[in-house]
Amino acid sequence: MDKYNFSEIENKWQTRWDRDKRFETTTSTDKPKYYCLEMFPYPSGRIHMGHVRNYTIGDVIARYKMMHGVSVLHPMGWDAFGLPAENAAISKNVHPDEWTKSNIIYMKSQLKRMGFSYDWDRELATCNEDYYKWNQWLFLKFYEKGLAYKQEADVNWCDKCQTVLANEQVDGGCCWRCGTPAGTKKLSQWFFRITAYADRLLNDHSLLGNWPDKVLSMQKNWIGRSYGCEIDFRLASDENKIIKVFTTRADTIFGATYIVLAPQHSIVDELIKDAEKKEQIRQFVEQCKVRVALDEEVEKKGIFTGAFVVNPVNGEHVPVWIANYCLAEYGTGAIMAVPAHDQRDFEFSKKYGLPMRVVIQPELEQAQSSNYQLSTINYQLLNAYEEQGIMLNSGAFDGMDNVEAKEAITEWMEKQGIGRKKVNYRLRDWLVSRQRYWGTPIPMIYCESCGIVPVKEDELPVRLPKGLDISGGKNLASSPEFTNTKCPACGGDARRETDTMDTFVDSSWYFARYTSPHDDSQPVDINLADHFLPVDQYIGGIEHAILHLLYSRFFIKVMADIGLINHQEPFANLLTQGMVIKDGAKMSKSKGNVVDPDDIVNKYGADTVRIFILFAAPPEKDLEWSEQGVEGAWRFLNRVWRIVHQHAPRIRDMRVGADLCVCPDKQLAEFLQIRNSQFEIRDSRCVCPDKQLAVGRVGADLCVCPDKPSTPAARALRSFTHRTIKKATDDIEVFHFNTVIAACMELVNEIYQYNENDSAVLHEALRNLILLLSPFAPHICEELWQVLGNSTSILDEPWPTYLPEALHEDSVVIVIQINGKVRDKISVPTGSTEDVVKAEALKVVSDRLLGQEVRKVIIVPGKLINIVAGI
RNA sequence: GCGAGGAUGGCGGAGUUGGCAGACGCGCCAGACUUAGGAUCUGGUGGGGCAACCUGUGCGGGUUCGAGUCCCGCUCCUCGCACCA
Repeated sequence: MDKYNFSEIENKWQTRWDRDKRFETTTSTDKPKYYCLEMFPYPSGRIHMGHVRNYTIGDVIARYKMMHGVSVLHPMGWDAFGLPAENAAISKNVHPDEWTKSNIIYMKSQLKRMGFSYDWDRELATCNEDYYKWNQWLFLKFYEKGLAYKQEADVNWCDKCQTVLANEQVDGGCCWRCGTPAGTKKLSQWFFRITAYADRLLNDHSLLGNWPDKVLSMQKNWIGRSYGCEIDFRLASDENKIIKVFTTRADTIFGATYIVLAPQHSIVDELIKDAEKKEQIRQFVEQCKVRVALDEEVEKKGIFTGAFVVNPVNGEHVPVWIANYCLAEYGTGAIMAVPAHDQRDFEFSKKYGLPMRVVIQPELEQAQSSNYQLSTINYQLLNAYEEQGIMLNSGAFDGMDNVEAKEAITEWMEKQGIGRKKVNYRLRDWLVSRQRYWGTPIPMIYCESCGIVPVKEDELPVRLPKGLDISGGKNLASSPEFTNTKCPACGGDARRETDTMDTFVDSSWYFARYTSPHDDSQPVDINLADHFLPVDQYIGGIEHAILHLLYSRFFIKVMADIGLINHQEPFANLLTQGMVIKDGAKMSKSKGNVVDPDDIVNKYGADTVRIFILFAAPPEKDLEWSEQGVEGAWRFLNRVWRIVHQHAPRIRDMRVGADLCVCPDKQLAEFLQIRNSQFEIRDSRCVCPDKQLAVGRVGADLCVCPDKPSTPAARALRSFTHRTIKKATDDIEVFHFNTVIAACMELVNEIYQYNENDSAVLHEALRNLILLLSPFAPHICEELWQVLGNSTSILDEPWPTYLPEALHEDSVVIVIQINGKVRDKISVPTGSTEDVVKAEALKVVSDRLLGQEVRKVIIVPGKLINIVAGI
């Protein structure tokens, strides 16, 4: 027997798959389709274990589906724009384009070495102009629809990356890419109006039943829809001046004892222009604008403006404060403070000695258990009372339940014209401008006389100039050749927008482009997109729970609205795989715990790596890297290799399928010495009515069928084989790959234990083992498939099915419990009646029951009997 | 604080509608084969006890003939959001 030479085998089959275009997508519409997609990588230089894990999971799913005869779309490409290319360009003195392309070449070779089943004809790279041209085209459509707009705003700024960041890209106050604390800058920038889709993004969660709850809840949280009320507070000094506040607690308005403005609120300047402590206030406002990127809770600070507003429900004059705990970017940037019923206001009031008024009190029975203490004359609050209760100090609403009062007060205010229902979102518009070179140029032109003018569609793409010097963070703005242009409207001198697009724009629709990657007349061919979308299974890291996955959902909805696509959601099912951990921490260069996939593939081969990664943990959990675990996977494949070779000589000539069991010139009489009466002789062929069952040996004197195992041991192995098929199929369907591999390991162990020679049963066991294992370790399985005497590719074989009748076992072990504790076991013939089981069980444990009364007997058929006994 | 998920041997992890806890693998122990074994094959391996047996799935209660699984109350861990009014 040859040694398991993984490198020879893997090379051989990768070449053959390539040569035979095994993974080319068929677009025939008569077959069901399956779109399996893994998040495409940034071409950083080399793939890492996280990629290997991500893509191995996807490959198993794709290959599994291929074995069901489904038309599988399984593409791969490159998220190729981005800052690292610029940094490399500066430090290594290569152009970002060159650097990126050479990285792609190497990483592609790494992916090929892993044996992944990609349709490389559909490969795309977002930095190619035949891709980013359509980014620009889509940008123009967004602009036409009013979904792309330019606005001056306080935007997040990363000093290190020298560019702005979207809200989603600020992680704990820091830049998502480099971790530098983000500041803010007032800049005029391009935004996508994702807020216009907030409701749809939220409501369509109902279409995402197979997304992890965690991701849905993160998105829900991020969108942050809340139903409330906008209320007008007029200045006491000038009733034409209104400060609007947003509240979800309209029921507490009679308890509003002051209002708070965010330091950035636009009315501040006007409000304090005559204030005594104007300078002091100005200083305070400036202080607040300094962002603190810290985890700690920020101390609440505020200052009185000297102004008063009128509480519209009771006419009270209440003071206007400016405080750091009121956010400018949420709601109206102003709140009404109800210290008795809001913990934040409570803390602030206590600090500054502001009055409180209780307007909701717990019902009596609740009062004792709450932290609300009420005496007859004075009340004392230890904390704000935020629970439900009964209204008081609220005029006509006294005595009402506060939940009803919320509704009633809102309606009343609407009638009075002093307030109205309002829905607010935490979600902000998506800032898409980037002050970087290596990205898609935004196709806009600024003209002195015409203003902002979009580039004409037929002028696309606006090409990135290649030979630009980008040292020192220089970008397109430093290139007069790029910047200077003519106005498409008036033909006069004009200049181009020099910002490029956020790279998340690129990745927001690439999955749609894969369905028609070479179409040069449109971003997507609607027929092909309709056929293949949505992605049936998307696989990637949870770090994109909000960013990429929210943006993509937004994009597909816009594309649907434009009429490019007929789908509302891009990804029907989502699997978020866990991280690859080593020594308790995520693999990273800075921690020095990185394992290079190349090293492991060189040492053990791709199949071993795949098996280890899939076996060590279920896909969604973190995976602890273990060299010993890799050894275990290696040993397992060697075990498979040996057992197949050991039995191959005897079963190699066997074939499944009746017409292969041909009777040559041999006498029929001899052929009829068949163990199995199911075989018939037809046209000198030995035919089994059930093709699945027939296993024949060409020209041999014996034609056998595993359906009639010769001995109990053979029968047991056959049953085990079919139970393994069942278990493996059930588990792979729900992506429990680790237990599928465990089941295959058990089958291997079982075959090793089997020491008789029923060739048909062995053939069936080995054949199915190889089929079941093939999506996981495809190269060795192809090879062993040949060793078993097949000349076809295993990819042409259907996924095996089990025969229910083959699951049958002659006897079954029944556990005997007494009072719920296992005391003995008996083996009874399968299908024994409860009476028989009960009698047998009572006999076996009779000693233990001496002097006890049997009170009850519970029987779980085929499993267990529990005897409840006592004195 | 809010939201989501989790806690099972020395380790990674299995455990269907409640029904033998610890599948499978790693590690460890022993045996066989061998000049040799860090190869391979076989057996053993939660803890305690010579044993019968006792005990055991983060903690405390409960439901049940029976709970890792269901219910109530906690603790701790991970992740996300975090003054969102």
